[in-house]
Amino acid sequence: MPTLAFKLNDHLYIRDPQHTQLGQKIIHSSVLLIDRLGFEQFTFKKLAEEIDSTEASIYRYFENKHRLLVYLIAWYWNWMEYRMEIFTSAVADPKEKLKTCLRILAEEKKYDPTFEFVNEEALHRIVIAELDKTYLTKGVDDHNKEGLFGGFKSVCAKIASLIHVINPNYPFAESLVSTVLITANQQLFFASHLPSLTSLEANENRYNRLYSFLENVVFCSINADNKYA
Amino acid sequence: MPTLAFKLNDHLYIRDPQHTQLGQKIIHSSVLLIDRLGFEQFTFKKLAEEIDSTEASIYRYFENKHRLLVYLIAWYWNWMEYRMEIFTSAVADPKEKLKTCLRILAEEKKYDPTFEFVNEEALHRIVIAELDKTYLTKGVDDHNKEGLFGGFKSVCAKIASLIHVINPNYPFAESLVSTVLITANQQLFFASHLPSLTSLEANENRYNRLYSFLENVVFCSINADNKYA
DNA sequence: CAAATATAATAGTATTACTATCATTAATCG
DNA sequence: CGATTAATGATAGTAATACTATTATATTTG
Repeated sequence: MPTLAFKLNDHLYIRDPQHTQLGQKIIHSSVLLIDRLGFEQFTFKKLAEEIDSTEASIYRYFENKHRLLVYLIAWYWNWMEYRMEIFTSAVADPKEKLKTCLRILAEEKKYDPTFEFVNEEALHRIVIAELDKTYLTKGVDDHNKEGLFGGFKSVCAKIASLIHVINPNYPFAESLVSTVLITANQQLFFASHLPSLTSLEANENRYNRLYSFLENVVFCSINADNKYA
Repeated sequence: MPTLAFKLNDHLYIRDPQHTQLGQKIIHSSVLLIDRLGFEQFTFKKLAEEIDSTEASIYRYFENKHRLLVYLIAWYWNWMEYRMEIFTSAVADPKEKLKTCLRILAEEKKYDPTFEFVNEEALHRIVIAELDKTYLTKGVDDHNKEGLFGGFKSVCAKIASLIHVINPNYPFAESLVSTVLITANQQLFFASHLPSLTSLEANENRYNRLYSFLENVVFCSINADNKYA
């Protein structure tokens, strides 16, 4: 099976890293390095050393390290959407589709051999720890206009549209979905680092518990049979 | 009426800024400056210029700019808790108490003259834009041990305990509360910058809509009468 | 008033986030 | 196949940042 590549927004990179060897090394190693050091401590210099290249060469692929982060996280949401599509395509009932999406969102992330040079496990930890940093900047509005957040917005819109089908009268579909997409990762972070902020435990069962929590929140909220809907 | 001061965790600062003139200037102006520049562009040098002091002097109050941010945000959550206590103390019904807390969380923040040197409006924008940066660091575990996140955790625990009273069988109280505390600010950010991610609009009514959304999510979820609770 | 303490003034350092230049290697194409 | 073009490497340099250190000068306190 050939390695698939996502078509990501042009503005995320200067040269498409998926199509060259150096580009793939940049993606592959930056995921591991950001995971290891955290985004703050991560620098292009350290990355260059890691892949036996130079800062200048990396700058030919990405304008700066923030764009690289945005790129990786956009990749992640594309991957999520791709998985959601695969696993919901055979499902007819929108409620079941929605559950499948939540299941994919909440499940433990494992290496997906479809995408050779990306370690999805490490990438998921990056999303957990750094997602908010992609849009919490003074440049959001410009970045948004460039379409840098397309991946996340697309997942959000797809799931929200399922909710609109299930209950056309529920007035907070977009808010509910963005809340759930973000809290899914946040709760896992809390389970590892700030346990008093979560009802999940830091054990193997946390992915199932997380799913239950998300299902509960979503289906209770959109359920037309209660006075709040 | 005398100016009140919160007793914040010792580790947040080197010298308590609430008790000296320079300290108060640091708090006052850092709120305005971080709001204006964003935390990334904010530096102690710029702050020093603003208040006609020096970098070195500011470093005698705060170990670094990250601690200053954590301090300001801890102050915010202390203030939230203080307001929640004031407005719930006369209320007996835990459901009503919970609603009051959500109302305070969601309401538009205005300058509170009880605290002379803090502009709560600007501080709220800082919380909206920078809250996550306080704990999304490689140092979380150490910072947590030092108690730097006490303010937020305390608000979370208080509200969660209300939920435990209302429905002792609801198994996700802490997760639900941390989700709601964080999403309240996030949804306001989305309304201003990423409108497709929210069901709120960027108009004056957004605080009421936000409240409705939060009330809906919380009360639907903890409602014992549905199959998910 | 003396002693202690807080602040200001100034200087200095390692690191970061780039930009620029030019040589070298690899890919492509007539 | 050789020539052109493009990609990469090597090296250098810069302004800004996030501090630390030192000394002088105010200010407060006992």
